[in-house]
Amino acid sequence: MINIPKGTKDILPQESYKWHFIENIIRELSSIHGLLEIRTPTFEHTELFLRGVGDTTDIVNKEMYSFLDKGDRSITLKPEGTAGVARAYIENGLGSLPQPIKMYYLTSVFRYEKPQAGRLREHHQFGVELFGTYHPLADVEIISIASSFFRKLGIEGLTLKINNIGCKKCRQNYNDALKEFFSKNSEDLCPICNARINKNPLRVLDCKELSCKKVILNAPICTDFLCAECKAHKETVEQGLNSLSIDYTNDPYLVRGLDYYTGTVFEFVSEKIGAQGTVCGGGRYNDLVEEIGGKSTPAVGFGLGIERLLLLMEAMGVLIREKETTEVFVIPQNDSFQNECLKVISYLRENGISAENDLSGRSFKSQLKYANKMGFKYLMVIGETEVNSGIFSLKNMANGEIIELNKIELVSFFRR
RNA sequence: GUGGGUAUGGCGCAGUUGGCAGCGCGCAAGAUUGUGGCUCUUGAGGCCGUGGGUUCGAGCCCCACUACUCACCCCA
Repeated sequence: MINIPKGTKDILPQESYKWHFIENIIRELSSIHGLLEIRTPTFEHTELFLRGVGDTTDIVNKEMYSFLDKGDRSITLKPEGTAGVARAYIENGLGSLPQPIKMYYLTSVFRYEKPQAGRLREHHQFGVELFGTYHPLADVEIISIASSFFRKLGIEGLTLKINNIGCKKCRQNYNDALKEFFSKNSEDLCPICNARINKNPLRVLDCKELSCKKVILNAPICTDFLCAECKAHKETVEQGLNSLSIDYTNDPYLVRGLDYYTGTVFEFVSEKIGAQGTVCGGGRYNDLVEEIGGKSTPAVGFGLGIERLLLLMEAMGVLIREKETTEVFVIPQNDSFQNECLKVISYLRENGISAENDLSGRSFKSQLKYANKMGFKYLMVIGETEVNSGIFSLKNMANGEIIELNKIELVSFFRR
């Protein structure tokens, strides 16, 4: 027996309808918001993620599926969606189209992690990216897309946490202040945080170690270091959210683990799905495009984990549309009507009606039982009466009612 | 990478002081040959995660390994 690789999941025929449900809502939502789909490759040059996501991040440091291909190129399975989209934006000159460009993607992403509830090695992300404007309205648009997606799915009670970690200029000042503060308190910080003080002091704010948390309580707050421009940006975003009645809480300690974020960052969090509570995360990344070799282009976006979304919907008892079932099951009265039965099925299918028959030589009675278990909506028996009269009796499996129809009426019956 | 838990038919589980491997669901067939669901009968399906040890005898006790799972870290 060869098992499924660690941290991956089969999506089985009996549950794929849940995915279709979500995918349909994603496409509907995207079209309402004027988002076009972008599909980028499953793998990219490793360099893209080193420079894009950042070589001090955990994702790049220890979680990438990287390998040398037969041409000795270092290739990496994408660990997130944004870098590939940014690369495609530059490479295809999307910057010369009318700006901003809004797009969405739905893709597998891969991270070599230790699996646990809500965390897999291959998971699926729905993401939205918006390129080409610094305007805070773009941030509002992105957050409101995520928010209305949850509303459309009937998910309530998520906490939206937002923060502004500042642009290059004000982040430098804040970083300096943090370094100074943490250095003074270094004996109370865990070893990992001590290592982070100089490389990426922002990350210390995210530590869950009790002793660190105590120190963090008194740490300088990034809001106090924002330049006038960032402050104004933050206010406009908040006003936009207010006018859309999107609830949020300011979390000055919200720091995201990908280096490309600048300015606005946000997360939608739930307490209902275990320790991995972040369902959706995103923010601005005004320096990413330039970082990977394009000309300076502002951008904002989010990523949303489909598996966590499903966990959440399950935990909240959110209803998902029933799976599609076949309309008609056709049974020959006996073996001599086998071919007549095939003709009827073919006729139904030609007319767009889903129809099935027994393919394993079951007895008449067993076929009935089978039809019941499979949940087919209607049942039809083909025998002497039908062949001679051209009238078919259709049995409604839910209530036992029998309706008699000719061939033409049969088709219009299902088109009602 | 660091901890805790678990491992017995397709799924969910029981298995007594160590003594013939079971139950429920599901699956398959049948109960006077043109109508399912309820009920009844029958059947298929397991090297008890792997390797060692103790014992006359191990699903059970001991050791190691592996896988799964939850949590830390980090993220969606």
